[in-house]
Amino acid sequence: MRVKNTARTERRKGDAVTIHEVARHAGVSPMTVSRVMNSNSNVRDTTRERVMRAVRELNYTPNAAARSLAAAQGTRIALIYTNPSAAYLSELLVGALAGAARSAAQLVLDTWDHMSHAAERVAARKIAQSVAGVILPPPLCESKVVLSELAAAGIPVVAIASGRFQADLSSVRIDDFRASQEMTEHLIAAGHQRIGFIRGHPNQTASALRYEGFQAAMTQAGLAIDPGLIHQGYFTYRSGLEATEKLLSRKAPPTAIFASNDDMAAAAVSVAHRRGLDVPRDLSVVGYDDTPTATTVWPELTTIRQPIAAMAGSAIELLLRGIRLRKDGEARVVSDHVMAHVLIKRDSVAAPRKS
Amino acid sequence: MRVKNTARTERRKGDAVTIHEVARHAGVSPMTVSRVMNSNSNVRDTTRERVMRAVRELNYTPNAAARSLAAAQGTRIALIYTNPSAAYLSELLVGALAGAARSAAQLVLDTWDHMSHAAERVAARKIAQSVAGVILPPPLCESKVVLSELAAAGIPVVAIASGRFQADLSSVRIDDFRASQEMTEHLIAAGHQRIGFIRGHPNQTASALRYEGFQAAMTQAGLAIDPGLIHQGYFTYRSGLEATEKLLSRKAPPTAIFASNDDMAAAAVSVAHRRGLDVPRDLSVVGYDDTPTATTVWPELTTIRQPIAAMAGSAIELLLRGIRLRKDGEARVVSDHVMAHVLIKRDSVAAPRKS
DNA sequence: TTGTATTTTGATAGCGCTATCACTACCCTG
DNA sequence: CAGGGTAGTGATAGCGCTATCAAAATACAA
Repeated sequence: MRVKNTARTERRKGDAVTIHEVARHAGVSPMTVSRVMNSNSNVRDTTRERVMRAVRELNYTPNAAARSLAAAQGTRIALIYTNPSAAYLSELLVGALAGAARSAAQLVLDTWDHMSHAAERVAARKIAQSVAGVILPPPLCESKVVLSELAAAGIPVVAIASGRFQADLSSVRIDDFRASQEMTEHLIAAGHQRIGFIRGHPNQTASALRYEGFQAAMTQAGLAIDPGLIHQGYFTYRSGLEATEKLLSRKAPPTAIFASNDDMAAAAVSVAHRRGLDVPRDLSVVGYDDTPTATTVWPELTTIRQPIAAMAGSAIELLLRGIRLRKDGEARVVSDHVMAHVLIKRDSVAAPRKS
Repeated sequence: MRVKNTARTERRKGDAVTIHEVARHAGVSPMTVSRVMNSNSNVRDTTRERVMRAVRELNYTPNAAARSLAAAQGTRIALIYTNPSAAYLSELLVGALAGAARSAAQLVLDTWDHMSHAAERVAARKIAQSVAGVILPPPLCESKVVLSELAAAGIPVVAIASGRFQADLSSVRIDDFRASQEMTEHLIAAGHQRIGFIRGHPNQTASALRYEGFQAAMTQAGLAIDPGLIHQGYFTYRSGLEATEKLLSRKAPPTAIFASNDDMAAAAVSVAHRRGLDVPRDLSVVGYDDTPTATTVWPELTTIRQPIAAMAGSAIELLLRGIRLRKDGEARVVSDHVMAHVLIKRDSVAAPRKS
């Protein structure tokens, strides 16, 4: 209509509805529409209604690029990981990506495998320059070096599945203690008394909590914990293999094994089979995390569902909020999101054979 | 310095270097810098050099948001998958994400599990409206419905790991036939003659090619193929379990098993162990894909490395090129990238016991 | 009622980049 | 050496949105 419009038509593929069209439709200024879209304060209810209706009628979706450009909002977020199990990683990525898309943030990935502390420090400093926030899954979220370097750079950090809440670090996690306790109770309710436990990697808080939950449930049920039935694992299939081997070589082997993650539980199943044991009739096995591994092996594993994808999404939202606040010069806010876990019962648990 | 600058400082957090600073540094106009960054035509070599130097010195990274806003370039790319193995998915995601970041494209994920053809059609139509291009891993890239719907919408599509090249579909893949042939030759060279083969999902071209490669190598070595040693699998752990069970129950069991992917190979190892067989001394097992599964199980699997992450990255570049061309009104170009595979030798193969 | 405080709205000016077109060098042919 | 190309470069004008501040509308006090 105007010269502007002509130019625009010449240039654009011209399909998506813009904020201006919505504004015209609602009889307000674009700025008001913007305010409504950002759930900002100070818009009269009647106006908001009118805008919302227009938005719905035109099926308007804000242009993420324009938004982040105008807001000059540092939208790059780093997700840094070190050799997690593939199953864990893929769920993490899916969730993070979905969250990032929702908030028009750009996600950048980085792997810091086999790094010395010094190398981690350098990497942290470097990443801090190029992104506005960082998401840290374990075990990185327990690294003092990384954390302090990132804090020094002043960029917000959110830990994911970190186990315990630390006063100076925002986190999104589940209640590992409680979950582990519930799982142990489930085993005890099935009739097990001699339960073997394969611990997680010692450098992760979550490992300790899972063990503590196990202990608590055992104690509460009046069952003694035989130190010989507790083995150290490292969250790897291999370590699960070794621990199970030792566990089953005892003269009084456990009737159930609680592994601190699914990979180790899968290993336990494998060892049991190799020894001619039937799972679950001769040995019950339970895992933790509900990664795809849990449903890949046979029988499918009873495990704790940790909503990793949802956690990643929340972590991104939390981070973005932190970034925004920081831009406004507000003090750093530390928050702790505890999400719900679920005990998933599958076919790897049965009552122990009475011997 | 100028009024502009003052305003800018007031508004922005003001850290990232912009194209203007690079331009000033190099003594050219921003437009020229832009051209260099987009490896566009028509920039004198000396000028390009100068700009590149400035870019390097200032450590300039283009702002993705501004870029896609200005270019009005549909930068949203969809990656659609259906229940792949987690290991496969995570590598796919990592590669795609890296590629997307490199090209300032936004990646959107979608899962189309357990969908009827009708549902796929609807989903395809819907996705076609919201993205500028689509990346299709198997088995989706073999779905006529999806492909035709996407073609009708006129958006570029790139198939990944599709097996065979189809004349009307760009693809990034490895030479499955050749790879499978090499693996078979490796087994034969180790002394195996009775080789069991577990086929992949029948709805995927790659499955057929892998089988054909196996056949070719056997025939070439003058070995007969016993139909009883060929079993259908579906790329799942479960199907690998069943196929191996049958294979090892024969009166003359194979001395080696070639599974069409790592998950099924892992299952084969598991069954062998359950039957008290040693891998590789009693039975050699090889897989395909080199997913993390291959190094998770014990012994680690000899397998074919398919560079999934790199393939995903290439797919994105290919797609972006297609999108750009389409915007310029050029005809659709179909291309076929065949990437290199590698035969990875680990510990799951040995010479057969002489019986 | 009038004046002031407060809320609500709009006009303006960019965010950092690229499409477009105009312009300057050159290089050809004849 | 004129006329018509063809690189190579720059000036201009937005892409769709939001920060900022001024203006208008409303609320509240005296």
